[in-house]
Amino acid sequence: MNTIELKNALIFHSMTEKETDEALCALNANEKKYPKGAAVLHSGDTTEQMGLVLEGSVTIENNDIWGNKTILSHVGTGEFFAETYGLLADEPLLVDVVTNEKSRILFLRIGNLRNINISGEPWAYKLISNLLTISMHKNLALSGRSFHTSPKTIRGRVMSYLNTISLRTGKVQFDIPFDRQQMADYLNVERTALSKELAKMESDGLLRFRKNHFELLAPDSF
Amino acid sequence: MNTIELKNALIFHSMTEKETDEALCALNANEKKYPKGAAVLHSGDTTEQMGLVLEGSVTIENNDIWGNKTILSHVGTGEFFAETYGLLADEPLLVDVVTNEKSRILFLRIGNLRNINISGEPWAYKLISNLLTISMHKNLALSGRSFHTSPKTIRGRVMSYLNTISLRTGKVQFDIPFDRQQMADYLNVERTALSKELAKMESDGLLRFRKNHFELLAPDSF
DNA sequence: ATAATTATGTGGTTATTACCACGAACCAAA
DNA sequence: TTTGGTTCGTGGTAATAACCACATAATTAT
Repeated sequence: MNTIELKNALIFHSMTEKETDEALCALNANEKKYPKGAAVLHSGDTTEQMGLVLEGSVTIENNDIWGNKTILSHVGTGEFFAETYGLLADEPLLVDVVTNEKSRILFLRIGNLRNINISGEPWAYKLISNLLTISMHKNLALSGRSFHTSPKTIRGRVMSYLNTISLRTGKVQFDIPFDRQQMADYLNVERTALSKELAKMESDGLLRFRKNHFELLAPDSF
Repeated sequence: MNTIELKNALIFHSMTEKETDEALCALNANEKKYPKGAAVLHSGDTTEQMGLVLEGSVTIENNDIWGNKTILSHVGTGEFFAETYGLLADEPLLVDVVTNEKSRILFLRIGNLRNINISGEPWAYKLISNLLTISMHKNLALSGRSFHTSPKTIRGRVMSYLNTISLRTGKVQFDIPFDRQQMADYLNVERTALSKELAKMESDGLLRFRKNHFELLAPDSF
């Protein structure tokens, strides 16, 4: 088994090679090869395994009853997917996982982390701890976006988003990691509408900006 | 220390009283009392502690630079908050936590779960495992909502949401756990607009419904 | 059963945004 | 500096949803 690429995977962070091997063994690691366009996981199914892309890439997509397809994300080499469904093994998948190209996937039964008999192992604690960190970061990212997209107006979303960045950096002047299109996508609005609203906000004295650099202007408070 | 109420807390699920006590000790459990309206945590700060409401309740809110206040959630007796910030101790809080009434909060240094020296303890594994389950459930809920609110039209949101329920239940006919107002809030749309759109969808032959009971009508496909 | 209350639906209006077309600014490569 | 490509901003229009007022239905209390 090829464990060389695995060293870099986030789930195995700070684990020795020996620990990683023990983990792979205890989680019944098994590798599968798929041709391009193959279905790796079907929506509606349940699984105790998560997938780690050793080679190639997969797409996470949603296909609804009326025939609409939505691409949710793209998982590249070294990244993983379905860790949530694997651990909460009774939750049915709401997505399909399909290969974009010829791919090799390593499946890990992370459901096994529930077994008490492995709970004393150092690798088990490290692994579950890594998973927790990953999950919580994801959580933070998701709640953030949810918060920024809940205002119904573009202005509200922009204010919510920029205020958060300001809090994180501790400054009123900062660069954001998005260009206009990405910022619009993140806030779930249309790009040109966002440009217009930003211009308005500037003329209303709420902020100043140039490209991805922003300065928030607090209201005169005295 | 009053550990009786703690038995029911999700974080201590399936832990013996002895284990719970060990955990409380290792996590430097400390109780604080607050009057009504007191600030428990400030946005911008970092913390290694999570909070467990032993008595009373707190509000999680956001206050932005322009003076807008948004209530994010309400945490009642027996529930907890800031577990994400406590564990990812370098992430600054994006929210304020304020008591709604006279309250007693138990603080737990879950950042301590990072220390290797406790990693062999059975209680530590159980606790971190509980946290992981909680975090992943939250994750699933958040990604679901994010997905359902990403379409720009009400119809798109409704279809996304109902299709998911159909997947979860494995049926095309089901009850949803929301009334109209709650459904509208969840999909981040206005209630009456939702009612109108549902009526249109019914007349377009996409579905049938009465109150919170829905039946999805798949397009004739042959 | 009746009244009171709450939940849901409909019409009409207004505000907001998506969408399209286009031009200007910016950037990189030749 | 010219060219080609990308990003960004603006005007105009159509689509959509928010908002308000009110009617009807369903539920609960008396």
